Order: sequence, then structure tokens, then C-alpha cells
Amino acid sequence: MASLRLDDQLCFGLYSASRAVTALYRVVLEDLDLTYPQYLVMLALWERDNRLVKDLGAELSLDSGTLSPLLKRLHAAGLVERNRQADDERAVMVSLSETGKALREKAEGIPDVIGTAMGLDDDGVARMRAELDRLTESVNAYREARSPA
Amino acid sequence: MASLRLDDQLCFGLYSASRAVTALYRVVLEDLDLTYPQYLVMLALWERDNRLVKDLGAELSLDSGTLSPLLKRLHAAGLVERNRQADDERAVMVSLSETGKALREKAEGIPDVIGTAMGLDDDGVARMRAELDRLTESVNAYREARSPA
DNA sequence: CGCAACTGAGTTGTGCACAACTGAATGACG
DNA sequence: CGTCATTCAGTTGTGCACAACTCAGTTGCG
Repeated sequence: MASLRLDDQLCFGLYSASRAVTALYRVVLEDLDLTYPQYLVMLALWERDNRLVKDLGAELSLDSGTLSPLLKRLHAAGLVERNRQADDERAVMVSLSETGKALREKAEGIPDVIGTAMGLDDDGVARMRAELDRLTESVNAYREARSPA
Repeated sequence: MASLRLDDQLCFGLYSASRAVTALYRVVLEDLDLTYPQYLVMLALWERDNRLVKDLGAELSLDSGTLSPLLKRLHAAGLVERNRQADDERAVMVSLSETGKALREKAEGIPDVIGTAMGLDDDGVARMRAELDRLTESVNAYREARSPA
């Protein structure tokens, strides 16, 4: 039976874990002068360059209200270029600059550092990821049913 | 072997899950006119009233930079009182108003709604909470070792 | 064609999260 | 007793996250 006690709640555990991981990234990403959300955008671009703002938003579940200023900062840091599409003037293509591509080298070691800090073996990581994905899916489905977009 | 691929990463799963749960709370807490962090403070006070700002901060791992304006908003909403201690003028005691106490009734149903949305049985919740707590602990220990307070 | 509906990016405003700081109150110690 | 370090709450500034909105560009459709 669920109660209103703070320490019963899975949600608080999730919130705490997420903040703890972000705090670790803050330290690790200091070298690269990136915040965690900026690092996520860079990850997406390192994986596949030349993306529309819309597509980055879909992958990270972030809207233009978050991405526009974030991309402006990445541009100011010299890491990405932004160009409107010729065939659709509404759309903006985001591309890595040479500096942005080069930064990938400095990021190579990060996943292992984070992995070590989490103290999970590969199985543990995979299991937890699967559970978290299922949880996200379930929660989003419930919310969308209750509060239709 | 950890890689820089976005969809490999446990951290992104954690970040996504945390945002999904917060988005669900946003809908559920609409009735109470509370944000999720405000709800956490109310939970802490419903559990034990009359707390110093410092103690709330310790329980929720939030500093005064976050709590001071949040408590100001809870006060403006008529839910809490804030009074400086007579024996230590630095400390501020946070107490529930009658309205704040009464709001608890409206919150009684929330844990079950969230539980249903997450689609986990009691065992699943307990297991996940344990894993998340362990993860938080491990990550915080690593970070504190690497970047001493 | 004409125009209404929609789409994509951006802006504005609110509220967290956190670093860095201020300033008053307290405590420790020679 | 004096003074120096510490503690506590609050403020300021930056950067997400998100709702609500604007506005130009595009599409659909009669």
C-alpha cells in the first residue's frame, strides 16, 4: 500500500539518482566546457551529423524552447553551425564544426568513467536500462491517456 | 565496453525516466497547485512538521539557493509559515499552516496513481528503489572522492 | 488560385538546480 | 574579552525544462 512517506517513494529515488548522475557529469564535463544536456546533443551529432532541430528534439524529447537557446550556446562555443534549409526555410540544419568533431576525442573516456562510478557490471547496466525504459514507456503512456496532447 | 552511443547509455535512460515521472506529477499535482519539488517539501512537512530550512535541505539534498525561493512561493500560496528561531536568529523554522495541513487530504490518492502509472508490483518497486539508492550512493561517493567538497 | 490549417524554430515567462557570494548570528579559542 | 572561523538563510546569475505564444513558411483542399 503506497503512502505519503517520502522515503517510501520510488520517484524520489529516481529524482535523487538523476541529480547525482548529473552532478557527476558536471565534474567530468568540466574539461569539455559542456553541460549534460549539451553533451547529449553532441552525442547525438557525433553519432549522426547534420540533423534538423526537430529531429534532435525527437531523439532527446526536448522542444525548441529548450533546444534553441542551447544550440545558440553551442554555436557561440564554436561547436556547431546552424543553417536554414534551402528547400524548407522553416527548418534549421545543425552541423558539427571541425572543433565540434574534434571534441569527440576528449569525450572518448567519459562512458567508462561514468560506468566505473555507477559500480555496475554490464549485466547490471543492461537490466537497469531495460527497467528504466519500461518505466518511462509506462508512465508516458499513462500520462498521455490521462492528459492527451 | 562503453561507447559514446546515446542509446547505450544508462544515464540517458535515467534522465528520461526522471523527466517522464516529473511530467506525470505535473498533471497529477495540477489539482493541488504544486510543482514536484514543492510536493516533496510538503511530503517532508506532512511527515514531520516544524523543520529548519537546513534540515529540509539535508533530507532533500537541496541548498538554500533552491529552497529559499521555493519556500517563499509555498508561503505566498498560504501553505507554510516561516519564523526565525529566538535562540538562533540565523535559523528559520518552517511550519505548515492549517491550509497546508488540510492539503494532505487531497494528496492521499497520489501515491497510488503514480504506482499504477509505473506499472510495477510492490516487489518491482522495492527492487528498483534499492538499485537506485545503491546507484546514487555509488555515484556520489565517486564524485566526492574526485571533486572533494 | 486562394486561403485556412499546420509545421518548425524561436521568444517569453516561470520554476527548479546549483555555484558563488553576502551578511548577520553564533561559536571557538587564545 | 576580543576576534576569527563557521553556520545559516538569502541573493544573484546561469542554464535547463516546459507552457504558451509568435511568426514565417509550407501544405492541403475546395
